[in-house]
Amino acid sequence: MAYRETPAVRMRLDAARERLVTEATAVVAEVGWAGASVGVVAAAAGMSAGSVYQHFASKTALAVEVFRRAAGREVEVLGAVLRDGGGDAVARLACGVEIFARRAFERRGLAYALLAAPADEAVCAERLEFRHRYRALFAEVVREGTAAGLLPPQDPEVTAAALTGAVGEVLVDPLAVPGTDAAAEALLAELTAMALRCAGARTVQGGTDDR
Amino acid sequence: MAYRETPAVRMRLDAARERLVTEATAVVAEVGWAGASVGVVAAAAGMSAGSVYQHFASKTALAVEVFRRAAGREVEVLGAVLRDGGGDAVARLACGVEIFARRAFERRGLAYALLAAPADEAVCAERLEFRHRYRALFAEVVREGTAAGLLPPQDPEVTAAALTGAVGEVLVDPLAVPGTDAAAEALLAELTAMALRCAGARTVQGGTDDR
DNA sequence: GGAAGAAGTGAACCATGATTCAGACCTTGG
DNA sequence: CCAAGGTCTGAATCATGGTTCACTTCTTCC
Repeated sequence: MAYRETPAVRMRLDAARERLVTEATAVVAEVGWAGASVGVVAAAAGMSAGSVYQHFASKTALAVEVFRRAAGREVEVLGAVLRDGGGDAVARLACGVEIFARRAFERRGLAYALLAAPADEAVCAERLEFRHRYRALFAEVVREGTAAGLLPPQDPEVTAAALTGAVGEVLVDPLAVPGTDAAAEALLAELTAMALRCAGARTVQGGTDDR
Repeated sequence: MAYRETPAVRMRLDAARERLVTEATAVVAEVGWAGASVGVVAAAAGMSAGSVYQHFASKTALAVEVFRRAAGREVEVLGAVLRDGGGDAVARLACGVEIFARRAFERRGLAYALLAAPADEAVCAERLEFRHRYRALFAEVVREGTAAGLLPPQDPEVTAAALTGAVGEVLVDPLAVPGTDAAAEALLAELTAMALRCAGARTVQGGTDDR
């Protein structure tokens, strides 16, 4: 007996694992899941392919971790806005959708990877799982909105699923093809308006809007 | 010179190719894209793996054909209803969504494969392409609806994308987990109602619905 | 019936990329 | 400094599954 893991070592290991996840996320955002081979990811993190297995049991496990971290942040943010965003349920819904979309635009590559890029079985399963979480969050505001009489009677789960799918689908194309900032802003406005209609909110957004 | 392709032979070849596509479709509906290896598909069609290459240049080409055929049928049907379904734009939209969903329920496995099952790059690309077609169809009715004053001003492309995503997302879960017929009917009602709201149609479907 | 020329077979071949592992190199406590 | 026990490396190994191909089995036409 002469060696025992010391805090310094633990820290280095943890840092390496962390760097691995971070870099893997960047690689995925850049080239998608298909292009993120163990070799490429390891190189990006400055380690050998073999070392990846020091931190994760398999490539799949790493991919799942990458997905969970990134998607988890979004669920977190969306949940915060939807639950404690201020204003009534309808206002929070609009705000949530807008912020979600804005964040996606700020990290196009990653957003695309999370939402739509071809991925293997395990990542697809995670996607499904996280879509359920988004759905649960949306369902909650919709439920609240109907309870408050702001929204018409409806099955909150269906509307929530629809919102999840709608927002994703509307974003996929613009995320893939850059486009101008102005176009992005216009899209955001249309997107939130659509989301409110989808939940049945009384038309407020028309306002001074002309055309 | 002693052999020339005869009509009978051509027919047999065409039939074999056809059977291959049909059986491959069935296999995909059953076990998904991942499970549909060349060997399995060939066996299902009653031929050897090698013979598959008599009809398709690659497994990918076969997969793409399978997808196009199946998805093409749906585009066809949806387009027919949306364009020439009878009634005003709103009525046709409702009808289109309902029929689309109904058809999906009638072929759960296939619908799931087309909409959401993990697939390789090429099939994902087809999926994208076909989603654009659905979108174009929806955009057309929405455009017509707004022109007729039945729907509020909106970007038809955004609404169309949203409808495409929303319908798909709402269906994915129920398609994966069986459920009762009654539940399916209820879902259909909610789904079409949601679609109309999404496009901003004045609430008609509620009947006794107030506000 | 037989030559010419497909079509059909399925085992061998290959490409890809994840995973392993024997050895090199560090860290630690004594 | 040493022994013990990690960590790290990267080339070799494996697994998977698409693709090829030498060979067999039809078909056609003279």
